Amino acid sequence: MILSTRGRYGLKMMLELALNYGKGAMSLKDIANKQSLSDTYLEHLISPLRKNGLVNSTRGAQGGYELAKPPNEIKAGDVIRVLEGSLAPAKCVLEDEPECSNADYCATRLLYEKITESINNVIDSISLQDMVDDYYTLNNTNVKRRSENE
Amino acid sequence: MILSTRGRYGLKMMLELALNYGKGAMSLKDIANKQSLSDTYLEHLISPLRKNGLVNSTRGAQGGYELAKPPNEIKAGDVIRVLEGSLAPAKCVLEDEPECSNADYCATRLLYEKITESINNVIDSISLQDMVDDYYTLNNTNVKRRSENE
DNA sequence: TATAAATCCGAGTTTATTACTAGGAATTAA
DNA sequence: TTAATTCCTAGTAATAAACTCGGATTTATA
Repeated sequence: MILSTRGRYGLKMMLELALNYGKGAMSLKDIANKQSLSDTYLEHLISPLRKNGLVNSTRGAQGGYELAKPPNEIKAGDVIRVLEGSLAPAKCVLEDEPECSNADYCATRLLYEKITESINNVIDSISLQDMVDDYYTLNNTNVKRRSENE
Repeated sequence: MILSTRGRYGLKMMLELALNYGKGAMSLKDIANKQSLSDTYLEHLISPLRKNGLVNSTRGAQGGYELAKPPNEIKAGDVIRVLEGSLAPAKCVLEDEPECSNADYCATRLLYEKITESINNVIDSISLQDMVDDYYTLNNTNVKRRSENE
């Protein structure tokens, strides 16, 4: 039950945009290069993010993308849900899905509901800003550790 | 990020076996019929469950399967992990997976680790016995509700 | 105003995974 | 001995994931 590249690449893109927040638009090509991903593929991912109000775009030369809101106002869950849909482990838990005929009798569904809830708790509690902070923490720690070894 | 049929059908099978616990072996055909699933497909799922010590089999006529342990000693997580592998949302979190080259710098990985942990907490806290109890609760509630309406 | 750098859009392709089916050997109760 | 069952492996069909490609549109800038 692995997150598809949509969610994973999408999070990487958004992290990149968060790191660049306040510094103007960033082109898809730049994002793709930094993350070693295909820019033609990323197009398909950034489009829904834009349509859902998470990023703004500027067309034309020197154009690009930037976060539509400050990084602390965008949760990992916002990104994931746009690109992957809900992370529920079974269709019967999804809101828009018609209940399966034996919903009342289905004890596995209770399990799926609990899993869904716990996943949502995590992804809605972590913002892009948190990830940026983690990024710098990891980076600094690593740099320090490396120089200590030398 | 939906659980595949392996995990979902597997849980249904194990719930069926848990409901039948202590009443002798149950044939795959019976399980499949009760759950309206293909018995030839379920063969592929029960085989690893047996090899991992979750069910015992009796071959030959009148044979079948039964839980290898009481339902309260088998967690949903045991079943899911045998059939789906770990529920981690990205490969980099798996134990046996080599770390990705930028593990130290990767802020998305921290997110995946938290998701994994929260899923594991849920699936390892719910036993087949809990699901059996839920099954009867749902069933009774529903029967009562139905008769009240009539 | 021409050009190049971008976003935007949809159709198509390739690859991988999922979800099975089929056939037959081995086992065992009746 | 027969019928019911597990066990095993190979194959196939269907679906989804992961992209590529071509071209239209927009816009800064030389």
